Amino acid sequence: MDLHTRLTELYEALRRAYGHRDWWPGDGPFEVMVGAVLTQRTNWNNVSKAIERLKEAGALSPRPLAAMEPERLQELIRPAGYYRQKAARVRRLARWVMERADGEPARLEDVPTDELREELLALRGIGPETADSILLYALERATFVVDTYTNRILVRHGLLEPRCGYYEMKDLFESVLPPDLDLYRDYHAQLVELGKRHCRSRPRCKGCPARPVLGEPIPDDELL
DNA sequence: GACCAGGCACATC
DNA sequence: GATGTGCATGGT
Repeated sequence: MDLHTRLTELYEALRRAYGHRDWWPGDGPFEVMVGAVLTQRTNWNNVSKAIERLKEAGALSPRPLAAMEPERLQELIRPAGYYRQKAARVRRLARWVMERADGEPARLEDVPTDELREELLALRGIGPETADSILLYALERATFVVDTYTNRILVRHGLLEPRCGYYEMKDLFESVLPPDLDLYRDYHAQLVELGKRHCRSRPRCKGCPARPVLGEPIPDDELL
């Protein structure tokens, strides 16, 4: 069976199992951008607490965030963990939005996706997955997001070698699927859902891709 | 109390 | 270029 068919069938099976995922909670593009940083290696439950604190402080917009004292910002986002690093990352992101779009993400509309991606990656603390998440879920660009769950699932299905990099995975999806915003958003969300369920039931499959793990393909019945 | 969560940068070999 | 490590909170 060719790759296109396998990836399409995987998506259809996931979609049947879980339904359409209206996945990224967020009130506007900037909130989604901040969430993308805060959720790095972090459970969304903790992220939502940090976002709530930012909102209560009236700080969840580019201008106040860009100007805020580091210690103050650290305290607000503390529940999301890695709070010293993330405070600096969020502030750099806010400053970028201020400088690049006068604090209004909608003004980035005419900038080519590749250009935005490079600018995001140039910010310290924004790596490939965070940049793609911002592009896909905040800025509505059809660029595929992959993560550790994607790696585990593809490897376990025998679609990729264990030691593949981020772009190898990303290119796999983008070379096979049409660049459709809703499809990319939902497919990534489905993979995360499967990954959560699967890996929680099997604690051994930890640590990909830095510490890749081989395993049995995920049986179809686990999709249902 | 151990293990994990929707990464990333940096050091070292 | 690959591999290891620090970053930190809160849920299971």
